[in-house]
Amino acid sequence: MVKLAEIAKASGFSIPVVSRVLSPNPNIEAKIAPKTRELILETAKRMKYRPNRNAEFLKRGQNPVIGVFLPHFRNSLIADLVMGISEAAQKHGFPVSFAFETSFENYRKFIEDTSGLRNCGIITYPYFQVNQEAAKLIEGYCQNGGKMVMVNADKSLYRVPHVGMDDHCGGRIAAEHLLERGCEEFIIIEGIPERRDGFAAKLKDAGMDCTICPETMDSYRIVVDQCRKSGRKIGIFTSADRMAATLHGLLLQAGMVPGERVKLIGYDDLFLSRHLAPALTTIFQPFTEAGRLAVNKLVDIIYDRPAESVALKPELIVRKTT
Amino acid sequence: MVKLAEIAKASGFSIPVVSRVLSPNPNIEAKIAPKTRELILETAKRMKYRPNRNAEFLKRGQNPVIGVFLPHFRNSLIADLVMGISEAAQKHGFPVSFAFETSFENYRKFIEDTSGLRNCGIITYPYFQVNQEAAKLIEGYCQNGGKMVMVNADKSLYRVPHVGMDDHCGGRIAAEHLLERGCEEFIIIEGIPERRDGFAAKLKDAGMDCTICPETMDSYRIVVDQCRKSGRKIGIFTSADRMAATLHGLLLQAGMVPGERVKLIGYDDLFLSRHLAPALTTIFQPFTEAGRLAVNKLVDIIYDRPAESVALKPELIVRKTT
DNA sequence: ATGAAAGCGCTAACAC
DNA sequence: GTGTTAGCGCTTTCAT
Repeated sequence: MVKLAEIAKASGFSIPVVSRVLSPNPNIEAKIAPKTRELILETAKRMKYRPNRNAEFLKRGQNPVIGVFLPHFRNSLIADLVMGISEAAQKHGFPVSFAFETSFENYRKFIEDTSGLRNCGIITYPYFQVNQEAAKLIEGYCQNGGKMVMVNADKSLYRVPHVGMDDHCGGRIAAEHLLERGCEEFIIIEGIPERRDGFAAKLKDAGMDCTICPETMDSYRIVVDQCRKSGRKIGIFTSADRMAATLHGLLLQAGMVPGERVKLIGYDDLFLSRHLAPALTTIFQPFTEAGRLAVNKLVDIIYDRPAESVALKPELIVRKTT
Repeated sequence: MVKLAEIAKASGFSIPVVSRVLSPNPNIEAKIAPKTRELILETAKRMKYRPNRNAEFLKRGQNPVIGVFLPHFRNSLIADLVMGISEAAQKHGFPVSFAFETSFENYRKFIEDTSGLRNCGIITYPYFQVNQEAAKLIEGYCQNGGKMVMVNADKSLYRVPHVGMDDHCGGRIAAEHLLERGCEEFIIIEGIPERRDGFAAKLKDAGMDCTICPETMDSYRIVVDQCRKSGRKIGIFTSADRMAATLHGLLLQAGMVPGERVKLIGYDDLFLSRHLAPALTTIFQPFTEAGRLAVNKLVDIIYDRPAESVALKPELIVRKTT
């Protein structure tokens, strides 16, 4: 590991000058001669300098660790997020500390721990309903100098850079695809309001109506019955692969193969979805990319650079059930 | 964050003495008065001291980071592992750096990077076939003072503490369950030799035979045909839920509901398996626990304490397909 | 058995 | 614009 002292020696300047050039902290960039800066930057690159976050943050009285709070699900979405976050964090030279929890109580604990540990920043994906109390906790953390970016959460109650998914778009994509497949009747098993609304809106644009069912065991039976009775092409959209998988089996048991007259489309592209027979058409959410972006934004914030919110577009994966 | 200086003050001793007591490094434990040690230990506990790994390892010229190499799969197994590792690492005060890769080439790169970064230890789950060359790489890393524990890998070629799964036992559990259910004919779609062997061995003990099929699309058709033709109770064991899910759908399409005459049991308990209809009976592997154990062992090794290998027992999850 | 002092790599305050 | 100096929390000689 090459260190500042070696670059200082190689470039002929003192350690602090090198530090000022190479330190990502922008508020002290002003007072360096352009040529000096250029030379140092170049030698650093040539010698493959990587900052020692350890020493950097020891000095700052902080931990060079990105804390991450994710819902405790053992599915592909979480795996994707973990991969994206890990990849980007590694690239920036930050290690990570993951907590997997789902309740607000544990969220509060996470925030407290992270404050005590003086982690340099956090990425959180609160799965619970973010209410006034939660919003206050978040605001408090940030007002005390805490750095934070949110993933996939309701963002109306607080002001924190956010990386989310465009659920409304996902719903529209699903409707569009089912329309293309020539469906004449539509059903949605709901779960996430925005997806439902996107789905319904797109159908409405096409002059179509749709049956909305809540996520209950009853709904599955009702949907299967409706499919059996109707002779028309039916398009079913479930707002999670979990539900699609269940319906997939139920339809087969009722003698209907998804993809023939009855079309079925899920959401999430879970690991097993492609292995169903027939394989499930679904909407993929780019959570790996979301994880990368979240880290990039957090690092920006840590070094006092501005960061903006984004919403990522989901993507249709066409397989056999449509 | 309470630091050594505060404990020193509170206990009336100097910082180095406190350090010697509290530092987990065992080779300097000798020269402290028992009463002193006790007093310091107690005050540390009372004041909730947590070591600053940052400062500790800055001094040691290392990074207080556990590197983790995991196969790049977005399934529940990986999620479980990540959760277990994260939980235990957090408990020990170590942050983590995950890499998700599958090839030996990337494994080599990971080992090189981790050496350059001076991470204090690594946990690796090599998914590729570990050959002589890979074994040499591993031995080399360890001989240079690298600390490492292996997860779920072939462990014949090198000497590194290992946390694995008892696949043979998993196969036996599956056979046992199918026998209990009264199956008279048995099929296995193989994938992992130990699981196959455990399955076959248990059946043999019971005086039963079994058809062994490789994992190909052809196998699925052959199995379905055999099920259709036979009038007897059939037990099918696939060595991964992935295959079970496919067969599940194929059986349904052929008019056979898994769980009735034809019994089906998978392996891994993936997230979606419980959501199939009928829900899949499967073998759960305790990867969260494996992750925790791997970290505990690694921390032992980092502080020069001995660590032993273990193999964890998988567990039957009975649902509807048997 | 205990303490004083130095130093890990870096940043920040202050001089020049 | 650049260099000197001190110090983050801890471990490790080296004295005593």
